[in-house]
Amino acid sequence: MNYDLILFNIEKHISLDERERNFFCSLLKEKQFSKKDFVLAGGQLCRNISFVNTGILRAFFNHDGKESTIMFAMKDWWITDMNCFINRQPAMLNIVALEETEVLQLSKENMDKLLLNFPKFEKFFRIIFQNAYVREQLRTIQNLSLPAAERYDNFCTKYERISQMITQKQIASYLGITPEFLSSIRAKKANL
Amino acid sequence: MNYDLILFNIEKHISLDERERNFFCSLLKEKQFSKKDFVLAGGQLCRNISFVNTGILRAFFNHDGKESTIMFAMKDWWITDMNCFINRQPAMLNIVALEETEVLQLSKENMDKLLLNFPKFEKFFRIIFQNAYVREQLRTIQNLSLPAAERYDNFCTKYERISQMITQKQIASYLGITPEFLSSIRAKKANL
DNA sequence: GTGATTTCTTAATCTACCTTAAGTTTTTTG
DNA sequence: CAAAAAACTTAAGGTAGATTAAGAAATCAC
Repeated sequence: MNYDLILFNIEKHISLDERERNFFCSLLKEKQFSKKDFVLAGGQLCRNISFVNTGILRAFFNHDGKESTIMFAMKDWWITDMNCFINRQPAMLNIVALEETEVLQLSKENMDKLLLNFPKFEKFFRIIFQNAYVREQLRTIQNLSLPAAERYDNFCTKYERISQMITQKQIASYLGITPEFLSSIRAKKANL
Repeated sequence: MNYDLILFNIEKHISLDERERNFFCSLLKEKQFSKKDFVLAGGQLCRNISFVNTGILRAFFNHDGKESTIMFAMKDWWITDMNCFINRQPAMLNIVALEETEVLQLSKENMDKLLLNFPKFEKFFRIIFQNAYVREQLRTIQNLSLPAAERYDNFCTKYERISQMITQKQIASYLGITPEFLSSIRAKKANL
């Protein structure tokens, strides 16, 4: 298994010695998901936070058949149903693989163990959550203040690496609009 | 100055000894704001994170005259323009007092000093940001999946303590609707 | 490879919510 | 306390985006 990416991800924020690296890696479980596999199904307990090594995951909320995409996670991103992971609640979110995807999973128990043994990881997660909060707040601002066409532009910038690889239906469900309306937004843009 | 509330807020998550308490409190600066005072004005540097001791603050984003309310902070809440506080950027958000408000401010420099001297505060902020992220994500889910009338109900529950004390215009700008439309939502509810 | 399924597009109709405006009530300010 | 400003309400007309439907294109599954 290749731990290079995840260690690099962490050492952007805190420095580790060999002992810490080894302990951390020993807590990870490698998992492979095929396209359409569920990493997490709504209703079940969410025991893990996942780091994407390769591939793409999508987290979405299902409300009577309609889906709202909460986030996409690509290489080098962390993803989980945070509320349920932390508070040991049944998951609100579903997480599925959009293509062959390899993740490294850290269970809640192992995360607790990690933070207990090496409190310096508190700083790492503090920064991760801090960034996640800032990103999410920025999204709220944009949802409140921008029309769909501009939110779509921002989406394409933010998710540039993958915006070609996911369906418009999925993009629409992230933007909070219907696929039909996204289609018409794109048609207008093309006719300029 | 009364540090009881802020210490209690922290000791919900980590335990402190007398030395830690004293050091932490020595880093705080007390500030008093009258109604309509700006705690932070968009464009200026955001040097502090504020803990509300008494009163109510409102954070909003201004886009060509229109306002989107990002959050209200009441007693026992932390508030800042997180992105700009952390990354030393000019503020996107404005923060104003909605009534006579007393806050305790921790500057970025003092926060860094605190985390350096007492790394256990990393855990505290990790939990604070973790919760903030979860709250913000929940709001995104609701913005995407619920009509305005239900978002209003949720708002009244979440901000029960203050929903009577703030104007409908401010509530509407939090929900992402116009005050006129909120007025009609309320009129319909009253006629049931 | 081919039939089945899903996605995308286009277009007509519909609705949640916006805009404008004018009147009323409440709050603020001197 | 009075005048001014801000907030709230109601209603008419307008628009962004939803819904429905149906055909075309792409993808999936055997």
